[in-house]
Amino acid sequence: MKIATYNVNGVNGRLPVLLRWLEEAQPDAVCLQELKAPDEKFPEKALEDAGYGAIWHGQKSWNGVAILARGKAPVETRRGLPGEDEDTHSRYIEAAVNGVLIGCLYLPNGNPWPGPKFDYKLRWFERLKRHAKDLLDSGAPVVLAGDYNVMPTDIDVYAPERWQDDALFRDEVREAFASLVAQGWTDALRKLHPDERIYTFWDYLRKRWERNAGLRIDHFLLSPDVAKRLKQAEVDRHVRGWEKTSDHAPVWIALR
DNA sequence: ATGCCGTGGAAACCACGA
Repeated sequence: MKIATYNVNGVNGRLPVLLRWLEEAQPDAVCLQELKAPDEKFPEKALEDAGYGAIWHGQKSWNGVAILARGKAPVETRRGLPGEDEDTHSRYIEAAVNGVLIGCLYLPNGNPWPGPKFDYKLRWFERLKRHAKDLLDSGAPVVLAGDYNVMPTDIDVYAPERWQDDALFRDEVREAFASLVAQGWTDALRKLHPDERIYTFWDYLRKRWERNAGLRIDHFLLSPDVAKRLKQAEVDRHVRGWEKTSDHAPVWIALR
């Protein structure tokens, strides 16, 4: 089973790129982030024609998450994280696909630090940790995939010294990620590529793609039984080089 | 400290991203 995550940066503006990649990669399930579209503007028909059932949680202009499943409808189990009723951002959706529970998340960016956006990021992280613990305790096979907006360690950043006070790399945020993983999750890409420089995002600015000045911020966390089935974990880097492409590349895992 | 690029929405500029 192949599961992917892709921050598309605008699902309608990016539709040709998304369809081209789906056709090429043939993932069984896909987590999308940054739809930047309200529910009624989600391209349901185009994805259905491409062979994918979908559930989505949109929002005007910003955020927005979706889960796609090849040849079937994902079975939705949750939308939104518990714990903050006044949170209006569409950043979490969860569904069962082929017997795997998939949580699709778009963690807040958090910049600038310090400030209310950074505080919101930390609160969101705490809510994610509480829910993740419940999922682990349930004993279900779980994959938590998406844009975490965190580079977990120095080798996940092209120039760590320049990112110390950025909301994607502040100690508090790296510690939050580490303590989430410590619940018993496996970081799939790091598990299979312990020492490699792997990036999933390259800013449009300053020729960051051409210089391979990237960040690893899109992650797969696997529950213990799913981790035992892990056979491949890769980044579809070439997609970042396409015309009118997202600033993120698709990331995927293959399970036995 | 800011723009560099790019998206979407509203209104010919702005908020936001990472």
